[in-house]
Amino acid sequence: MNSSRPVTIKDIARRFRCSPSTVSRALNDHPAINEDTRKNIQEYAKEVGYQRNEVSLSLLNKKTATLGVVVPTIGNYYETAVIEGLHTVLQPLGYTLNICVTNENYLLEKEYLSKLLSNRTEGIFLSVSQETYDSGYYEHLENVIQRKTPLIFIDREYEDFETSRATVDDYHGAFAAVEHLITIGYKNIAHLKGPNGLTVSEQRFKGYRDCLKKYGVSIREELIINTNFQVESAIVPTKRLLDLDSPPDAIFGVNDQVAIGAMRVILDRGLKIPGDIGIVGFDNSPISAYTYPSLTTISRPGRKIGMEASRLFLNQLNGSGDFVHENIVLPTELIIRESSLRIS
Amino acid sequence: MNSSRPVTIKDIARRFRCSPSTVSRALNDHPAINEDTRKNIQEYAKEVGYQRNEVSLSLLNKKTATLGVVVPTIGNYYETAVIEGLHTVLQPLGYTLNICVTNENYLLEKEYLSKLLSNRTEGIFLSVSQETYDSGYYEHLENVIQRKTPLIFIDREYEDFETSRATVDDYHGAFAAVEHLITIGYKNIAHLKGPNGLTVSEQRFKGYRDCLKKYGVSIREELIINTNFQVESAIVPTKRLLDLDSPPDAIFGVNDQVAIGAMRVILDRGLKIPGDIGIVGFDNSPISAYTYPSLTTISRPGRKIGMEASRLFLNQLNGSGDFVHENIVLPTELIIRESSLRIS
DNA sequence: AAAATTTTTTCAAACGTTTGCATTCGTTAT
DNA sequence: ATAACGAATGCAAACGTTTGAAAAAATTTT
Repeated sequence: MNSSRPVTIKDIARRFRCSPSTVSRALNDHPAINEDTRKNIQEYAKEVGYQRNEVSLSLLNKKTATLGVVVPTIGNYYETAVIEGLHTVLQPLGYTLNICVTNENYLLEKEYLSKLLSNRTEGIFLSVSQETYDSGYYEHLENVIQRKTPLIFIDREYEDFETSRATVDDYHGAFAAVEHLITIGYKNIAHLKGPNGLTVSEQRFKGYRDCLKKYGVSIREELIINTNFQVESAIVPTKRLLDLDSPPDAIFGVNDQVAIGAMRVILDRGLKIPGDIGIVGFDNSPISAYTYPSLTTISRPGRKIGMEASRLFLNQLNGSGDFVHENIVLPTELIIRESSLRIS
Repeated sequence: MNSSRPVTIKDIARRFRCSPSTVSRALNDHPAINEDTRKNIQEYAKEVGYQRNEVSLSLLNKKTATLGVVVPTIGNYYETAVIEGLHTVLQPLGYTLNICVTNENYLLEKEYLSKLLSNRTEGIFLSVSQETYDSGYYEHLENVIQRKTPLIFIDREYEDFETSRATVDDYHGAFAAVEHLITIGYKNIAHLKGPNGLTVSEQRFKGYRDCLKKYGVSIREELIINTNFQVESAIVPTKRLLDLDSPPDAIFGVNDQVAIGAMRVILDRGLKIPGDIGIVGFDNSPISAYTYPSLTTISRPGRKIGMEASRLFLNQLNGSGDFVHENIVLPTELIIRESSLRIS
């Protein structure tokens, strides 16, 4: 029933009592084909809904025009912005993006990479999963390198690979966030940190730490608590912060979600934002401008990252032997809104 | 440089002075292969990083184990939840999901569908784009049907196709939202509607309208204003609502984003939520529980939709001639939170 | 009408893999 | 020594398409 085989060039050839070559050339407007023949064949092809089998072409040309995008999640604004950026550049060039979501899972990531290679994907954009990062296994990446499939790291990266990378300057973004809080006059700045080990988390943490150092503020370990980027994961940590003998007067959240979660807990305690506690997030997600109070945050150019990553890929693809890998780091921007605007 | 051809079975065969058949069988643990031969070949294959060319296999078997997921956007919580649901069921079965984002664009949708067919995708999950819906063109879908590629509609649908569908019961969800507001005691309920023409928008609007009717509340056209689902798109409409001579005392937003935008505008005017104005959203996105005030909303089971859609696909795939298309409609649930909890 | 030329079509190989059937090789039984 | 057998391997075709070179057909020139 559902096994109505798609029409092939051979079918059409049989119908016109000619060779497949003729049909192929007719369909591709080859000049050496008789005008009538061409027209007849094209009409018939359209009529029966002929559609070129790209699989066979891929085999023949060793080109699949497919790129892999392997990301831990697509739930957040940032990732979808990156994908949009990739799409903007690569879709017009005829590439299909194969989006693979690893759910931070090492085995799934490994499987996806293997599959992408088997499917002769022409390039891979990778933001490694949390588990991969934790475990430190990276044989599955060796495989990609060995096959010389262009591999572009996005945000999360291994230090020890010779590849191109496109990352946001998380360090200076975080630094600017904390510096802003200090400038306003906040003294005890807590950090709701991302999961340990991830570049993103650690860079932002470093920015936080170094900024405090620069301003001669001693670091209080109890003001640094982990979250997992999700809004829920900020609830308990924030409560713990507020319950301290000497609670913080400002919180720097590793992203907007976490910052929003923290705000909610703070407001529930009857505290004022930014009066009692100042808040800064990270991402400049669309919602951050419309929370109550609106959220001061660090803008993270996801779309641009996607476009830069595309550029890196294209460079590598067209690159000669003396091609060198690039490491793009895009700047962030401090977006000041209500959640930190205490009159100092 | 980057043209180091992947190792093929033929290469291995040359190396061992045997035929490709032998190598193929050795790699696939065929019983008729000598134990030593098998071991040697397998070891060598691993050493040189041999990876089976799935493209050639696809051609041979006419199976690609690839499914297309064509959606207007992946920016919202709901869509990613759907994708997660699809993934949950289909990934373990060996399917690769090819996620295509149309950005509500007809031409892009058409191109993607054509490409998916050309690539011999074995099934397509489709949520049609706004433009497609508006224009009413659907030849690109005829093509899919003609080729008997299983096509499952998600949420947005054409009425006139013989296909399976998985949708959320938007109508009754909206109805319940408005009924809740009425029960609480709100009298003038506005609706920030989605874009005209989309099933999702229209169903929710109908639910809103019919609920008002049922309770004998006359519909005031000026209380119904369009948005585009984005948070920003709620700002101006909400201001317009508040500026009315007889402003509403409750707003039903077509989704959480819009509701959140509305809340922001209302709070900026110094009005109280839910005291002066009650708000209900739609989606139960993670953030909705943590806004201030937290948002009463309608939960929309995205993950479940994805899983149901997968089931529909599998049914159709394994179905016999007497297979009939299913039309799954999943129920919603009213999640009552602060934004509507006025003491009546 | 034959030769030269141009136009149009066909042939065959290639891409990488699998698989039914045939073949080869060594071993055992007669 | 030869037949019979089993184990291991090779052959060839197939999937659908493109493409250089060869062939055939149609047209023009002599």
